[in-house]
Amino acid sequence: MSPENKDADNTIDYGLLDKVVGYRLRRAQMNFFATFSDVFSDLGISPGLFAVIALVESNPGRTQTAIAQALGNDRSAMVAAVDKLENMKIIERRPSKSDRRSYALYMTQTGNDFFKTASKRVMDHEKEMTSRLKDEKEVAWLLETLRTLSD
Amino acid sequence: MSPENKDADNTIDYGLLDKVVGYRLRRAQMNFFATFSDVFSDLGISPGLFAVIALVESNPGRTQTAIAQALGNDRSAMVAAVDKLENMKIIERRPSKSDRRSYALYMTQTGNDFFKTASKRVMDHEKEMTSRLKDEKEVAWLLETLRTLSD
DNA sequence: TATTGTTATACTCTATAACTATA
DNA sequence: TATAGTTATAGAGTATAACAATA
Repeated sequence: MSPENKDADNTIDYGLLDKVVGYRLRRAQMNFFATFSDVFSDLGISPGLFAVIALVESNPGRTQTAIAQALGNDRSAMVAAVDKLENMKIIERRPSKSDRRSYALYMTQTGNDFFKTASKRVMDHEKEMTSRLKDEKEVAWLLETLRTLSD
Repeated sequence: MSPENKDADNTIDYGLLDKVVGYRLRRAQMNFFATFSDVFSDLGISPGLFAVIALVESNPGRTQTAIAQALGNDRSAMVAAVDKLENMKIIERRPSKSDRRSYALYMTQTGNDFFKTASKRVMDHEKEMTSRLKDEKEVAWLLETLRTLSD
């Protein structure tokens, strides 16, 4: 195709955008979250809620604020999240023994079962998405690179 | 530290989450967008608006719907975006010659100047963020990997 | 019948400020 | 004074449905 016809065809030149890590990060994340939401629609949780569950599972007894900070969220956003997960019997608030202002968050037995099911689903989803990459070493490299860019 | 004290300290174990590409993508993107927004606060545009400008610059004459589709957005969301960029005299709507239902989008001269300034700012931001990586080859590899994960 | 731009609408996510009870 | 949880609220961002004009 001649350059003169460039404006008239229906292909798009992403130009600068294609070289911008910030933009490519966004597109990759959009794709992950869209398919993630499909995979999880029957379980009734979003990617954000799964993150809360995963952190409580690995860190039982932490306060809402501690979990929020670890996820980079505001503590006010945790209220509705914990309310929902408590209604689903996945996690529970227990009064902190050392500080009567705060609650400690724990998994329920139902929550442990749910987490087992959900994390298997997450890892299957991960495997499917990263199957386009060369090998496990490349996935590990990507994870390390993304961690480096997150600080 | 002994494992028994794990619950009591203030470090967080990210557990499974640290191995999940979807989560690490989100954290990296949050970091990029937060600093991007700082860098761009004086120019009055968001990352999303910059993407629209960049695409119009590389593809003058496209319709709103074509730009929206290329960005993965709904066309209804383009109305406010184009309204704003037109008010800022950055891009302009011109009646399409071949289809009276649609507008073709073009850069203004002001828009070209703006884009030059803005894209320099974006690339500086990119350079600062990716300076933590080993070299340019690693950045290129990351971009290619992210593209692979976006389809 | 289908598509473009548009409007209205709603829903999620996120952030801010203020309140209370504790520390 | 400062902090934890909460509430109310407001602002993005995003998606859906419907409409008029046009294809």
